[in-house]
Amino acid sequence: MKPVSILTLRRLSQYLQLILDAQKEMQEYISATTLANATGVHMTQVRKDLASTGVVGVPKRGHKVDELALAISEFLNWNDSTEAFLVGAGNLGSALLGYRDIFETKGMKILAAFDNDPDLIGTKIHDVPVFAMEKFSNLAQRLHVHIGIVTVPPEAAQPVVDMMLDSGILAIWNFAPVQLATPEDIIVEDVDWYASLAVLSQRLAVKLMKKTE
Amino acid sequence: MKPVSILTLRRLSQYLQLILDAQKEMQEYISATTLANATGVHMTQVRKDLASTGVVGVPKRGHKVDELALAISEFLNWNDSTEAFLVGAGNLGSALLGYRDIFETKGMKILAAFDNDPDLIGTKIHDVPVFAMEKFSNLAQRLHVHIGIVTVPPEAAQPVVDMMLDSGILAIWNFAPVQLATPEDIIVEDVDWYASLAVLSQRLAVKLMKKTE
DNA sequence: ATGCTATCGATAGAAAACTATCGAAAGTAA
DNA sequence: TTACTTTCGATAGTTTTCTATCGATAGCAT
Repeated sequence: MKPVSILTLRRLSQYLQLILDAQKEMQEYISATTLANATGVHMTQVRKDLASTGVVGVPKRGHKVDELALAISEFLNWNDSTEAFLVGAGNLGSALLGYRDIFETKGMKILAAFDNDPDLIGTKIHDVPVFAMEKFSNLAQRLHVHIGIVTVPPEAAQPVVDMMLDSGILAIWNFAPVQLATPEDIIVEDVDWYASLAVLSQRLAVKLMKKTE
Repeated sequence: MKPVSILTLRRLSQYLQLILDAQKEMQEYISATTLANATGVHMTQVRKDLASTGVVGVPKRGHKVDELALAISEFLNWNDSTEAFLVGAGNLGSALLGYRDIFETKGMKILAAFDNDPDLIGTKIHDVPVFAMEKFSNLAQRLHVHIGIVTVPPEAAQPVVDMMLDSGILAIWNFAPVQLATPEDIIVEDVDWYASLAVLSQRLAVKLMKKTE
């Protein structure tokens, strides 16, 4: 199994979303062409992406919806459950905890949240208990938690991450807008709103410029 | 000025973050090498990215921090203010509104939020007034708002976007996990958490697999 | 001065990502 | 049956993105 590019992984997630929709509508087959039209990705690209999961389709029909959904889920490891802890139970952290059920269908189970606000500690947010930061290390090691979700303010992020790594965390899902310093073998996935905004603003600026020309 | 890739735009935003940090620490110069080491991007790549903004550096020193910050900001159009409306004032919407000050430094001014929850209408969230959905169209047209931020549940997203486009919105910042159908000339920037999670899970799975081998 | 180092910017080369084309298979229609 | 269409999967080719190399320049140390 050869390693697959980040872009392919992102697209697979996109396809899966559409495939699950098709599944809800009781469709039996779905073709690469359909996925291509819906996403704007070239159809040969869709075929290559799907091929990397090992699925095979049938000519003239496409892929069996159920099989395809399963194959992509398996490939993304969304059928095994991986435990996660979230640090930073503010606005953004709470918003994320609101998605806990969906995350669970995607293989990530958020077991607990951590914060240092005394008003939050001991409460539950969207059914997830909030603990004091000091409890993180002990609990993470005992429960073999592998994923740390970072939703703290930027200045707090690096210390939190250092603490996470000391506690055996292997992968970081980082929502704080900072460049984290981590060892090479640690997986860091950034959700960078500013980068996203950068693309939006620049594209919009170019578009408006063309208009006035 | 030739068009620049999405990846370059995202990286520029990343560099800018580091450059602003350097600015706070009163550094006068910053080199492509420094940015490369901090971000993990190859240094020649950093040079190319910076070159697309038109900046020139000086050998042995690098780039003037102030000039570079300005050049990137200009390039991303973060010095002109663009007005935005946000639809969906739930958890995620509120979290986003909490960032309004920072977004404003990045050229996006969130003027108002919209929702159809009667309990929210008329209130302010992080100083941003919340209006009824029906008011969107009229206000957007009167105030020449160009950006629509979508933080509604997935099933509500498409109708909201259709309404936005009817109201003259040109660019959509979409936080809902659905594939939006829009005309070609509309700019859509998706913040796709599931895609991000897909990358994280798959990478982690591969890593753990290698370990047990 | 002279040599050394860090950096820049340009060019060329390598790698990755994407697109086009083609034969084969499965269904559909005449 | 035979022709036609849709789709698949594979291969080849193109484009884009990334990386390596090189000469030139500014500062620093001797």
